[in-house]
Amino acid sequence: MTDERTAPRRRNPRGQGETLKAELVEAAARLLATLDRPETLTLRQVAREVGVAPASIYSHFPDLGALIRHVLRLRYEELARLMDDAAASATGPLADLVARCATYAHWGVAHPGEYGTLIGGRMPTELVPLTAHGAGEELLGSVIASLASVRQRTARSVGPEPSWQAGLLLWTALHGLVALYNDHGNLPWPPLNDLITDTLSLHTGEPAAEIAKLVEAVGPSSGHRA
Amino acid sequence: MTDERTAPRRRNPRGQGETLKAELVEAAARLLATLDRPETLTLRQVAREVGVAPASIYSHFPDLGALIRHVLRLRYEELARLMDDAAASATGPLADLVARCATYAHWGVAHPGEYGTLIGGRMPTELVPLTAHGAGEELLGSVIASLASVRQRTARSVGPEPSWQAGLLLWTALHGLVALYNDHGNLPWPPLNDLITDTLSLHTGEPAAEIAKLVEAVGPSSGHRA
DNA sequence: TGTACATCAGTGAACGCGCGTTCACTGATGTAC
DNA sequence: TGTACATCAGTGAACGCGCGTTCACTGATGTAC
Repeated sequence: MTDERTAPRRRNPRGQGETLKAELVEAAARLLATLDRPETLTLRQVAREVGVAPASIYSHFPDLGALIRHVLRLRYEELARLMDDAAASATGPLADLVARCATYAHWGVAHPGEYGTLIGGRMPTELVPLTAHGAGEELLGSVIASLASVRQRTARSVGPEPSWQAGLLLWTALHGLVALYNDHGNLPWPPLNDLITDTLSLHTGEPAAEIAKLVEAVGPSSGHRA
Repeated sequence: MTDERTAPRRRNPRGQGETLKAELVEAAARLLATLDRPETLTLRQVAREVGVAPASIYSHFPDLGALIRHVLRLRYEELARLMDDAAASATGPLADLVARCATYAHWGVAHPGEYGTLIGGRMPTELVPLTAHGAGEELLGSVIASLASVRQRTARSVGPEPSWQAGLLLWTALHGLVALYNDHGNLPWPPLNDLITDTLSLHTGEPAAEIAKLVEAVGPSSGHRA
């Protein structure tokens, strides 16, 4: 993939020092999304991918950790925006919750490397401290609020836990789903949407049939894996 | 910890070549349990921990992967046995299920490094293929059976999913709980037993109060983290 | 009882590799006079 | 229009490190005669 036999790269003209910076971000993002083990990404790999000397990176980032944090921040914001966008067209509290959760799970399964890095705590802490990006807590906030809204509306008592705990449990359920789905591909997984539907039905007390329709509306194409 | 200033180690006497092998397993197990990132364990670290030349390991294992697989197999069997033992003294299907699940979650939280390695897919696949140990599937089998037994007994319809899917969902919920609990220690976590209780209540349809008693009987001491 | 020999358990030095980081440098492009 | 100079964007070689793996070896212990 990186076996470019091209002539040694031409330097950017004077005013355009930012060009390489953008290329570095792009290359690091591509590698983080592509590598089997994104946590092993090295500075020299990024330099090779761009076709530049390893030392060149230091002109734009203090070290590899800064570059990775930059990329992860972008991915995190992308996920948050996708969830908000999906929820924006929801017609009620339940649709809002389903939109957020289904988007979360689909993104996690579509981006296993980034998901494990962002949420799964796979990056070495010295490179990417937990507080570098939201690491899920802000997403969790929106899910908690949305779930509380559903439970309040229906007055259906699924359980007596406070909103915080109920939201946390829903998040952990979704995370476990995505994490095992990504890491244990050898299991005979049912369609992802079925699992999302059942999980949301359990945690809201709403009938699965109703939720299934909303889930399909969010990500209709997701069936069996491979 | 490994700063032993002792004299260079004495070789084992003739018949006892297995002594070093045991020490290697012990040291690797200790390091896997102790390291912040067990997946970065190296052959030379193990050799240093034992106080032996790196090359000595090759007399007992073909490579580091074989040693690690050996240790992980032991940990996996230990967990399976703990779950079976806990279930052995259960007085009914629900107690059986609670015993298995609570033991699983407590073990995962007590052994974050090994849990992430065994179940969380943290080890490089070329060192530890998913099929090397059960990787959770056998544990999953016992949970599926136990859950099916509970749901059949009470004839309470929690949902229409088949046993396989219901068991899988319970497992993913427990895994998400353990994984996030371990990786996101900065969150204000409720007591672990409360989360286990609520999860089991959701997935069985049994009242939380009844389950809470059973959970406390399995692991009474587990309160807030730290 | 003595001695030559085999085996066992592990050593120590060396190899080539990829890594992060440093440092003096280069060479094209713009700017001042 | 010409030329000296500054700056920008990145280079290339080198460093020391820890790693997995190899290979000939060592030195104590047992065994055969």
